[in-house]
Amino acid sequence: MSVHKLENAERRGAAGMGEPLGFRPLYRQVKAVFVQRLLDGVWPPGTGLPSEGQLAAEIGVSQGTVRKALDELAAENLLVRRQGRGTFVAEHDERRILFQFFKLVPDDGVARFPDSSVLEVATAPAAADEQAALGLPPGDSVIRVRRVRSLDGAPLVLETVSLPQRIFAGLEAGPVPNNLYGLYSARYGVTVANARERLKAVVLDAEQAGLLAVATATPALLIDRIALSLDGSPVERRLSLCLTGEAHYLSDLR
Amino acid sequence: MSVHKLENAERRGAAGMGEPLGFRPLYRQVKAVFVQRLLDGVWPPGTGLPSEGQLAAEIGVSQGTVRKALDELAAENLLVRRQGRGTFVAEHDERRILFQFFKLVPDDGVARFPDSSVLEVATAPAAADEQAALGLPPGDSVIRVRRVRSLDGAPLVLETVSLPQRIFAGLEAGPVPNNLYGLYSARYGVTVANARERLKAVVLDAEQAGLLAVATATPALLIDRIALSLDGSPVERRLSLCLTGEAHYLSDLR
DNA sequence: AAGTGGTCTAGACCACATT
DNA sequence: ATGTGGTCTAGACCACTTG
Repeated sequence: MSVHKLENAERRGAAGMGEPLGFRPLYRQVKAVFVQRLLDGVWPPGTGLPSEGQLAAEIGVSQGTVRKALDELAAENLLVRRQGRGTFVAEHDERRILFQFFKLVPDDGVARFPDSSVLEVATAPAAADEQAALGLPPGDSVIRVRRVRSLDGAPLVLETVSLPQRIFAGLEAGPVPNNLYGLYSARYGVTVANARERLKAVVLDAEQAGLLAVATATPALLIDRIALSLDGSPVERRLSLCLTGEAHYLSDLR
Repeated sequence: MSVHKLENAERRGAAGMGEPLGFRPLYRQVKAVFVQRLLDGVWPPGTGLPSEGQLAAEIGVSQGTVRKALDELAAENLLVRRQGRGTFVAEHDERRILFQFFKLVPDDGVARFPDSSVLEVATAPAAADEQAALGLPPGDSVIRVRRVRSLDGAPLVLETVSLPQRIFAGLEAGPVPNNLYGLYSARYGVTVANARERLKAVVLDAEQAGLLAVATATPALLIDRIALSLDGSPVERRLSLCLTGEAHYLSDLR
């Protein structure tokens, strides 16, 4: 059962052969074991993990090695560690989304979770750009959600979400909650781990401007987001048109 | 000389008094010592640091504690660690800037360092927004550099850099290199450690459009960057108007 | 061969939260 | 008082680079 034995074998083999890049440290293999448990739903969001000592004994490595694996997962926002309490699986609550995924901030205030008003939910064959973004085979369908998100009643973002129907079958039937990532997690067991955003400046056409209650040709920030699952596969494509008259996109370069 | 003694004293004092948040781990104090050496120019960019063992012996802590301090500094891109070679002070070469500070990438390619054509260098009293951004006292002056940056001969960014004259005195006299952060470091001993960018979508006025060789009212990405020094104080304000017709701003959400 | 950072272990003790 | 994560130490060994 212990990963330890596998590891030592792996290491000895690599050392004997001298393959230049065939080395994976023990704590990364332990980390992979933990990621697999997250993927398999063994530790669903909100769960408290066993203590470091228990995990170390179970797997057959030292507590320090378990610690290093858990530390990396916490750095990736997949786990939350709290001194004195324990280690927990991160949830997609509003706090986390605001911190990790929502970069649009009012100029004068602090980030808040916007309201959502759904315009349309539909299923259709994936367009070329959706196929490419989501890595779909030709012919696959997507579920599209179009909605306007507002802050204090003022429209701020016009959003089009594209989802692989293969993964999210049935989503188009029910109501669409404000917090989509929470739904992916709770109903489909899909954890959004990180995302890549591409930003451009555009001007709104008549229809878009109408939905956002501004003049045609108003400039807007176009965000093309691809959200990636725990295993690195794309699970959502989201196009957002954001009004930046009284808000901005915040990017911290470290 | 050893920090160790100071530390233990600090720890005992805190334990005795029971101040709730008065605890600073040893490795953070060691880290602060290293940051101070970077600030003081004891270890200029490119320098190779003494080995972990030497540093541990000098300061009077264990090698593991030194290691944890160095690891944090490497994670902040202030140091570069290379197995078998040593630990080095990070330099502001084009590779680092491209990786850490330059987020505008061509839609079809990979990020490249753009050419630069200076329009104007001038000194003037700081405007209200510059005062606020740079934390300047009223009456202080700034040096302004205005330039167009191009990729393959095509204008891409119209940039206005504002610098505290107090820090960068004399900069307006000499030539302005393409890589400004390298100049700050080499000539003024100022290390840009990180930055905060605020993005908005705007449309270009006639003058801006002319300088970028596009039509008036073309949409552009406005980036308002404040660059922070090692000690967290603002040292540069940079406004960039970016054409996003064939390029985009890349933001990775992790 | 020697020197560097990287990994792994084992054990002691500290800070924090809960019971 | 107990259990958790967080820090610190000491030592062994591994992987990588350079002479």
